[in-house]
Amino acid sequence: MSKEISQAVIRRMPRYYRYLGELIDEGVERISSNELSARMKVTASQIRQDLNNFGGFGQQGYGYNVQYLYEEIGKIMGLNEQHNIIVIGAGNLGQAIANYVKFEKLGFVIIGLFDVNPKICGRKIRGNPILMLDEIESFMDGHKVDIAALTVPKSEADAVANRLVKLGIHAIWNFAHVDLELLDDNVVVENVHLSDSLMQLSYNIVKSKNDN
Amino acid sequence: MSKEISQAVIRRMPRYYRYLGELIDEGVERISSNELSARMKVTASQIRQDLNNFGGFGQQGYGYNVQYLYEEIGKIMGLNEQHNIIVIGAGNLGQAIANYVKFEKLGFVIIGLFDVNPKICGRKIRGNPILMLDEIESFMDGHKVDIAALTVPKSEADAVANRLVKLGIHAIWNFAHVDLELLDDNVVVENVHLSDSLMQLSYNIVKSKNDN
DNA sequence: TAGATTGTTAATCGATTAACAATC
DNA sequence: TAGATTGTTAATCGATTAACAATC
Repeated sequence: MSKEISQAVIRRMPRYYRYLGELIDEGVERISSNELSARMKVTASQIRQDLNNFGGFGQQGYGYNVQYLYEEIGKIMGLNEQHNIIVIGAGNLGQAIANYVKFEKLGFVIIGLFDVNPKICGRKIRGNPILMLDEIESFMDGHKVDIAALTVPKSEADAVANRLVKLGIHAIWNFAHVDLELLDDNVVVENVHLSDSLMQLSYNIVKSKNDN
Repeated sequence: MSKEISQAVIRRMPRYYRYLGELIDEGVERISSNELSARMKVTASQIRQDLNNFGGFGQQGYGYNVQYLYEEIGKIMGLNEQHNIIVIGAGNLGQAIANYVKFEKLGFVIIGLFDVNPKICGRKIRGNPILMLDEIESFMDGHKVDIAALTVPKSEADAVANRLVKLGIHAIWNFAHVDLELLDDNVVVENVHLSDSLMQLSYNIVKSKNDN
């Protein structure tokens, strides 16, 4: 068991990665925690603490090499390997995910889409035909699948998710608005609850009105 | 200025709301913080503390009335009023958002979609025709818009967002993978960074492999 | 070498959990 | 009334910030 790093830190890593990517694009070679702190509007102390959870990537008197730090964070987040994704539920959201080119640049490749609706079966999304969900078992036979993106109605989510788990899926990117109840709790789940996000926005709207 | 409630609490409220909705569907009339704690896998203490940020909704010896608490949380989150949304960028993701019926049940109503692509202009999404982005100024004249959902490429995000802010938009649901730099910092922004979410998932996959 | 900036320890702050008196 | 369970205060835990010695 590797030393536990808090999810608060993990949540910040992608943001560091993004800013470092921008710095590379700008041709910046090195940056101090202080300069980065000014850009990102977090404390320099937090940046140094966060990074030192994973190792010493900087150099006293110099700062951090942008390219090197970018690559190291990429490795930490697992971007050095390709992750194959299947999308379960090829409605609007599923298709949107499958169409999003950005993910592929990060090493996340969509290799299959599945749906129960025969009407959209066969339609191609960026080269991938939508398959019938019942083909999933045979599909899993011939393919390495790392992540299942779940964009099915909440009523179906548990059943479909557990069907996938039985087929050996170990990671679920869950867009259904439920907390999945899985048979195996070694499965990694990352939730994207859009209605929750919208409600938070709504709360902050009400608050900002009251504050003024 | 109303007493500040931490975003950690706000982030949990939609989840309470969801569980209470499920309890209503199950016909449960009252629930104690202890029972709810077992269902939601959080401490009863946290539930009571969280709720008491907003007021005393329970009753000693009884617990919480499910229906009442559900409605009160709804009000806290601003769901007692309708929120009109426009979607800026009518690509796959924008269309997915506009098609998502669930939002409407929570009081979030899509009243317009905009894009710069003339090819999709006029196409209807659940009754709303996609309009050209240049029609936004005249549209804002005749409509009350509470939230702009921003699903444009990151390169366009700042410019488009500030154009909206100038037109009086006070809340942005930002799907572009940037931290928006807005001219007015009274604008409320809620970010949905899907690549960040995917990277977190990826990190946890790597970790779970190392742990076993 | 002198200056800069990290890595890391210590101090502070905030959030979570525990405990219990108030009260339905 | 007795039992249950809240609302709230106090204790603990964890995360953030500050400080500074180590070192490039």
